[in-house]
Amino acid sequence: MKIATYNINGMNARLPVLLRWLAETKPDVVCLQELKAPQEKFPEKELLDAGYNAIWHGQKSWNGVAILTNGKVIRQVRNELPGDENDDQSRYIEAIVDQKRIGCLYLPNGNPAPGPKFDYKLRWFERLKAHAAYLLAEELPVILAGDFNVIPTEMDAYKPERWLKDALFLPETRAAFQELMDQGWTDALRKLHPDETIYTFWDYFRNAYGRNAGLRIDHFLLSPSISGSLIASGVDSQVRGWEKTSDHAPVWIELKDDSL
DNA sequence: ATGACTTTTTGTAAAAGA
Repeated sequence: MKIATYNINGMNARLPVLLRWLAETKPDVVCLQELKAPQEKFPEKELLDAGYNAIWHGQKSWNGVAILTNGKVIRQVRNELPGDENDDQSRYIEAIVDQKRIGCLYLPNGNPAPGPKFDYKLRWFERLKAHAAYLLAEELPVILAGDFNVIPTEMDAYKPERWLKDALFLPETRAAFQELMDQGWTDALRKLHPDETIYTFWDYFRNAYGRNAGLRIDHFLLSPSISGSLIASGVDSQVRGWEKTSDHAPVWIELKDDSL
């Protein structure tokens, strides 16, 4: 079973790229972030024609998340992160697919830091940690996938010294991510590629992709009950080189099919 | 170090992204 996460940076602007990537790589489940489209502007029909069911939580202009499946039944569990009823940003959606619970998240960027946006990021992180702890106690195996807007270590930025004061790499951000990981989650990309340079985002500026000046900020977290099923993981970085593409590339994992 | 792109909008300049 192949599961992917992709910050699409504009669902409708990116639809041709998305459909080409789906046709070429045929993931079973896809978590999308940054739809940048309201609920009613989601291209449901085009995806159905491509063989994908979808649930989504849109928002005008910004944010927006979705989960797609290649014909599999999706049971939506929630479409927002618990813990703040005044938070109206569409950054979380969760579903059960194939006896697995899948949380698709778009953690706030947090820049400029310090400031209210960074405060919101840290508050959102606290809510995520609380919900992640709750999920670990649930019956089904859990996968948390998405754009975490966290550079976990110096390995994950092409020039980490330039990111020291950035909300993606500040000590508070890295500490929050580490506290989440310490609940028992497995970083699926790092687990199988401990020493590799892995990037999932390249700025549109200054030919960042051509120079491989990237960041690793999109992540897959696996609960203990499913981490043993991980057999492969990677980044479809070639998609970042396509025309009219997102500044992120799709990230994927392959799980051993335990339903045999 | 910055913001050289790119997207969105009761749009045409400003905000956001990372």
